[in-house]
Amino acid sequence: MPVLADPSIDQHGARQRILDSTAELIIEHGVAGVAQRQIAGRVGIRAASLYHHFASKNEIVEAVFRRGIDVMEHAWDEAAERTRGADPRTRLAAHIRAHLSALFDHGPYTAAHVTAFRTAPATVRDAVVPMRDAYEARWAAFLGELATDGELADGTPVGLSRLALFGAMNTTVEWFDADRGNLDELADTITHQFWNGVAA
Amino acid sequence: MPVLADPSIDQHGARQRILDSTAELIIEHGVAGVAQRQIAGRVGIRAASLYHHFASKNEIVEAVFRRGIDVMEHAWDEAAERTRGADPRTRLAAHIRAHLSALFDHGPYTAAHVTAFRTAPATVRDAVVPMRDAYEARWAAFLGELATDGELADGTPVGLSRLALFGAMNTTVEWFDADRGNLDELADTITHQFWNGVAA
DNA sequence: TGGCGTCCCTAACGAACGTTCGGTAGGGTT
DNA sequence: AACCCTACCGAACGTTCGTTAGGGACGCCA
Repeated sequence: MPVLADPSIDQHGARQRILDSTAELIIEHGVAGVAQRQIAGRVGIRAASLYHHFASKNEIVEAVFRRGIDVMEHAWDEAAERTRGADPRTRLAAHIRAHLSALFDHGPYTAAHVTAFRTAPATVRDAVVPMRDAYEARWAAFLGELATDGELADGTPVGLSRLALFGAMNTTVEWFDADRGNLDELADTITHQFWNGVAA
Repeated sequence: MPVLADPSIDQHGARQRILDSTAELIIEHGVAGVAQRQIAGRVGIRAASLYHHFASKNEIVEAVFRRGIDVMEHAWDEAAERTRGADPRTRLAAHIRAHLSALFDHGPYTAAHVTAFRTAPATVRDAVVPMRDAYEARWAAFLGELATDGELADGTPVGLSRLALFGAMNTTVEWFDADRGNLDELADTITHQFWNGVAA
């Protein structure tokens, strides 16, 4: 059972760098707009060498999308644990902030997922959909719980409200600049708008 | 000055059908994922024949995006005229409904725009950005007016709120089925959520 | 020392891409 | 009758695409 320092790091390093570059390029150009020679160029290898790490382009793309969900779920779990037993509004705020963290703080994977998943090849989508549904189910369960606890206004269409919230959060990747803006402020604004609305 | 029945209709008909097919395909696969042979196939002509109507693929794509904005602006104008002098909440509801109408009732152009514009070639984006900004400016002016009239809660970040609303509206194209769902209900839900929030 | 696995290379494949070319069928004008 | 314009075609161009084949350098283990 050999313990190697550099090789094993590089091994994962190459895979990682391939996925990183692919995710960044997907955000910019969409899945179909990314060529493997582009990916390889960013990583610093030749296109053919990608096949040492992945069996096909679709496999790379699928790995990016899966990672995007992984990141979201980890962010969710961390927020859930941190706010266990807290009041509903605090828990909601934590989960919104966690989702935005997944989009901006933990690599380009989640952002690539939410912007490009819909236009990916059907085979890729079908393979990832179950994972994706599992994450959405967490939100659905959480908001459903709030509803049955009487925390939401009567007659609130929980499913539609969740999707509207998702829309508000996910499209931030199109305009929010994490380097210049304040992510906490953004999360507070979205949370407040979802919870209280904008009316005087 | 000859007045021809079929030829002139067909002339515009071909252009129209090219744009229609392109917009539909862009929604599904993104700009880079659409081949001209695919477009031509839907229209019922050969790829080379597209060049009789447009000078390049990018020109077709640009025309689709411009049309998407046209549709939004017409919907805006119609809503503005219809609710002139009405109370703020009624006007807001009308404009939200109008934007959703642009997405679902008036062809695939606006939906293609909001889903694929970001990943389009830079040359196409740059040519369309001014038009796009003009539409957003209408919303910004409207919401700014509401704010100065004291209709919005103090301290409401109007710019961020507008973008969050855009996100909620535009991502409906990813999950809302206009054939099965009720667009009026959807508009009411989004309006209510934006205005009042979901809290009890 | 010799063999093996990892990691990447050059070279090339067929397919698909956007685009160009020359041509043709048919209606309209002169 | 001669001509032109519109709308489209088949064939081909050069380029880029995803992918495959085969090989070389390097470190590890027997």
